[in-house]
Parts: sequence; C-alpha cells; structure tokens
Amino acid sequence: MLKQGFSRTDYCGELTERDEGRSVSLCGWVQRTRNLGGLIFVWLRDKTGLVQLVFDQTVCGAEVFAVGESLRGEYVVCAGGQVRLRDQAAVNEKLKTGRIEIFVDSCLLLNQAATPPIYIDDEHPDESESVRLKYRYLELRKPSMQAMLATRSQVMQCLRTYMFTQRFTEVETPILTKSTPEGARDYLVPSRVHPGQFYALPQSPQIYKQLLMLGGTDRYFQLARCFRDEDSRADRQPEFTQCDLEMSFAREEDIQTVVEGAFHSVFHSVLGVEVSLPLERITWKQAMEDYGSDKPDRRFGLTLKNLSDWGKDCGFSVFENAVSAGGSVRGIRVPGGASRFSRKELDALGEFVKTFKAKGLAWMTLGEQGVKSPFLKFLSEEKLADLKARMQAETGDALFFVADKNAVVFQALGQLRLELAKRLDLIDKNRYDLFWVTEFPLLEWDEEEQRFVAMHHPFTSPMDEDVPLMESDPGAVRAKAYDLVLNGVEMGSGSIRIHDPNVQEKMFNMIGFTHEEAWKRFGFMLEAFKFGVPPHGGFAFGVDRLMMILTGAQSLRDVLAFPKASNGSCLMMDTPSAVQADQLELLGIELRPQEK
RNA sequence: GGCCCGGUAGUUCAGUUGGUUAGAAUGCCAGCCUGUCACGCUGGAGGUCGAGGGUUCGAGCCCCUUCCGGGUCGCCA
Repeated sequence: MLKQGFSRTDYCGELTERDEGRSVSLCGWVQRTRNLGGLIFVWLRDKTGLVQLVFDQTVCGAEVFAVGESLRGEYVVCAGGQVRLRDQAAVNEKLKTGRIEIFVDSCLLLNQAATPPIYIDDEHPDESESVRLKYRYLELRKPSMQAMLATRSQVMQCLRTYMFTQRFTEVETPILTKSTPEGARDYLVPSRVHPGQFYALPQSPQIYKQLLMLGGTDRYFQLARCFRDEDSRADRQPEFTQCDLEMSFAREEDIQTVVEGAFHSVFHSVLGVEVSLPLERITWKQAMEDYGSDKPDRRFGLTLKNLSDWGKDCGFSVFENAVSAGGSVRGIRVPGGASRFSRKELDALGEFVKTFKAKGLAWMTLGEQGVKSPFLKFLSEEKLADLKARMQAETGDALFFVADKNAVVFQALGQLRLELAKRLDLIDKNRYDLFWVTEFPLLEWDEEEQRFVAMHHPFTSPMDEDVPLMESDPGAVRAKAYDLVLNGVEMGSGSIRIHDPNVQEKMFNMIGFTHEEAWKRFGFMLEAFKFGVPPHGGFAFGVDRLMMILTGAQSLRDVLAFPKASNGSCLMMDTPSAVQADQLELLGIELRPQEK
C-alpha cells in the first residue's frame, strides 16, 4: 500500500506560470482535500507553501485516482504531474501558486497520518499552550512557524557574517563549567568520575571570554547557549541564546560601535529597516529620573517629574514624610486624561502600583468642573498652583503621584507609565527605539544581605574618575557598564572589565569577599590575571529577545523551536523526569524520600 | 514561595438562580457530487465537564484539597 521510491523536482510554493507544461514531482503533506466525486482537488504543503493538485480520472487513470480518493489531512505523498495554467475563472488570488495547478499522473502515498490534534494553518486561532507545546513538531508545520525558523536562521547567519567581517573569532566555550557563587541559580550536572561533585551549566561564558582575551584571541564572539535555573516569564526561558562578544584593547565606544553595527546589519537584512548610527546614549541617572527605569520605553511620553522640592512642605503629610525620610515625590502627567479614568479605574491603578511596593497612588484630575483629588484638601491655593506649574498641567489632564523611597517611586511610576501607555494605546508599534544606557552604578545595596552586590558582575570596571569613591562612597561609584535597550526591552549589557589586580581586590572587598574567599572562588582567574591582561571589555545580547521584537512575538516561546513551559518542563518529551536507580547509584546520589 | 486568570467533544468555545438526555462551530467517519479553493448536500460517531472529597433530593455550576496551563511579584550578579 505505502510505496517506496520517490524523487522531487520542485518545492510546492515556488511553482509559477513560468513552469507551465513542465512535468514536476512534489513531496509534502496533504493540507486539504476537496472531493467532487469524479474530480479531486488536493492542496499539497511543504515548507515553501501550498500548491493545488488535480486528480482527473480521465488524465491520471483509475489506479492513481483511487490513491487520490484515499488521501486525508497530513498524509505524506509524492505527486507527479504536469503544471497547467488555470482558467481565468479558476484562479485563486489568495494562493501564491493560485494561477497554476498540477494535473497529477502519479501519486505515491509515502505515509498515512492520524488526525492531528491542532489545525496546521495560521487561519485558526492558536490552540492552548498545553496542546501546542505537547505537539510542537506539528505546530512547526504551520507557515508562521517555518517563517520564524527561517528568520531566526537568517539572524544567526547575519550575525556570524558581520562579526567575521569585524575580525572576530568564533570560539565555543564549555557547557560543563563551574558553579558561580553570585547571580542566578545554576543548573548542576553530577559527575560520575567524581561522585558528589558537580559541574554547572553556564549562565554566560563570562569568565571564559575574559580568559580568551588573556589567551590573545583579541576579538571573540559566540552564539552561546546560556542556562539559568530561575522562574520563567513571557520573556525569560531557562535556556536561551546570546550573541556574546569580547574585545581586547577596546574602550567603551569601540565595543558599542561594533554592537551597533551588528544591530544595523540585522535590521537591514531582516526587516529592511535602516538604523541610524551612532545610537543615542543616555546615562542611567537620566533614564531613572525621566522614566523610572533603566530600560525605558521611549516610544511615548508620560515622563516623570521630581516634585520633592515642592512636596517637602506641601501640607500633605504622606508626601512630606517621604521626602524628609530621604525619598522623593514624583509625578506623571497624562495630557487630556481627566475624563479617561473612572473612579474604578483609578482604584485599579492604585492596586497596580501596590504590587510594586508603593503604598498607594495619589491622583488628581483637572476637569472642566474643577480639580478633584483625594489630597486636594491638604493643599493651599498657592501650593496647588505651584504643583500645576511644575507638572505643566492644563485643564483636562490627569496627574499621578507616588511618594516613597526612590527605588520604590521609580519602580512604581516606571511600571505605571507602561501600564498607562498600554491602556491608552500610546505605543507606536512601527517605531524601533534603540539606544544605550550608560554609566550604571557599580554596586547596589542588597537589603536582605545588608551588603553591596555587583550590579553587573564583579569584574566590571569602575569609571576612572570614580575610583577614589570606592572607599568613601561605594554607592556613588559609576561603572564602565552599558546596556542596549530596544523598545523598552533590555537587549543586552556589557562593560569594560577590571584589568588592574588592585582594583579587582578592592571590588571583591566591597562586595564582602575576603582575600581568601576571592582566591578560593576565582583563584584561577586572579592567577591568570598576573600574566599580562590586555585592557578588555565586551557585550552580550539576547538573540531570543531580539527575535521577539523582529517578529512582533508576545512570548519567547514563539521564537524558539522547542520551548519550555513556564515551570521549566518540556510537555513534549515530559522532562525533567526521574532517572533509574542505578544511574543515581553510579553518581553517588541518594534522593530524599518524597513526602506524600 | 505569593497573587491573578484559565481547564467542558480531536480543536476553539457557550452553558442562565444548582433542575429533563451537556450544546455550537470546526474537525473526523460514511454516502452523493467533474472546477472546488473555508466546496456543497445527506447522515453518523465523538464527553471521566482536569482529578479527589464535601454540601444537596439533585452539582459542569456552590465549598475544600490537589494537578495542569498561562500571566505576574519575589527571584533573574
């Protein structure tokens, strides 16, 4: 019944009127059949698209016609026949190959198929995630998925070509590596040869690439798989791909220039969009002041205004107390927003900011009938006028305020800004806003551990002029660190690394490592750094997040061939999974009995 | 670890105040049909209402527990 032996001359979606009269042989899956009794139409699909096969008994004979009658959705066939132009009335403009069709004269049934659990097309709405992930291999047959894979491949190709022209050497660094004490949780891999000891999967090739600079590689890059055992999000998967690079004898601007070029190249070849270079640079401080975020979405306004000067004696104790405690009062003005928000929506926005630790959201509407606000009664006429002036507020506007510690104010208003833009549909989806955020703080204070931690990583160099502050005011030290932001998404980050052993020692001290601890954990690196380190720095950006923006995807799952579910499991292979007892035995691992 | 949303036919969904035999579309199967292209017409099959327990004369619907999927806060140097 199933026949062996087939050949292919063409792909389905690539046939055109110019192929008229040719005898072709096509391989693919049956998309749909329309059996009219004595005449059967079959859409055949491969990765290039669809073409219509015609089974006409007077052309193909009874035997082939019988094969045509037996075809069902997703059957695998190799069909031979002649390309013919369709009659004018029979042209299907919706189909790329709709001006032609194949009059079948042979048809090999290569395989049958069970009825698929999902629709293999882009017309039906997407099935639920659980079905899609379980039958991912079927979903990949959808044209949109094949287009995604093709785009992804094109991006990788484009990056490789560009990096090669910039004299970078692609080096593969180990996947079995060493657990790092700070940062994300590692995936651990037990060693059979060393029972009780573990490798870790890399969170990034950071240390290797710095050692490559020591190794004289000068310019390294890698399309590197990275792993982090943390809870996932729509834009975070446990494993992901970074374009990772490092350069010797390079200053910040040298690295930024290379990275900008890479983005220019990808946008040019994938989207046909010309990114204008050099990219704009804003400081971290400015980003926080204006947008409350170190990865601001600048495609819309609603910038933050610092009202601390006004708030310190405004009459409203909530604001006054926040300022006197060292925090701030900041506000967002929504032009014309007075009539846009019902009381219910204002309450909902209040709940929204509370998820970001703000104690509440103070609002004010400047309607035609006058000013409304829960805290209006505390303000003098003079203070109200001053507030309006500082907010540049006009009749019809809505104003929102948060007063708290700076970190809370920035996060709450930064997130509120995004939420407001979403609700008011302010984001221009056709715009690509790509820019640098520079001069990140070197350290940030960890409330839980009551110590400074490296904001980027402990090898990040402080800015030369701030080195003296390392002892006097660590929190104020700026780093030679920079992030690339695209449409409010952190695409990647990089830095100039420390290559002065004294500064490195100071850095370890500041984040609470003793000399001994530092040597225990990074001894091999400190040792290596004795042997002539070139000044160096680098960058890494997420290929998956870039893909999300290039394709307009809402989730990282939509740009990966085989994504994980939100709890890190694979619904298709059903993993992670238990292993056999003898495997554990070999590794010297004993499992704690599971509580039931 | 917390919070929110969801789970009903292969799929996408509806299901009223707790009340007869749980519906629709699509898909699937069978029959008819020589120009369809979301083919059409006729007929048919298809359900552990995620699971377990409880309340009730009676539960898809109410309560408790739990599993699964999604989002999110924490977390993500």
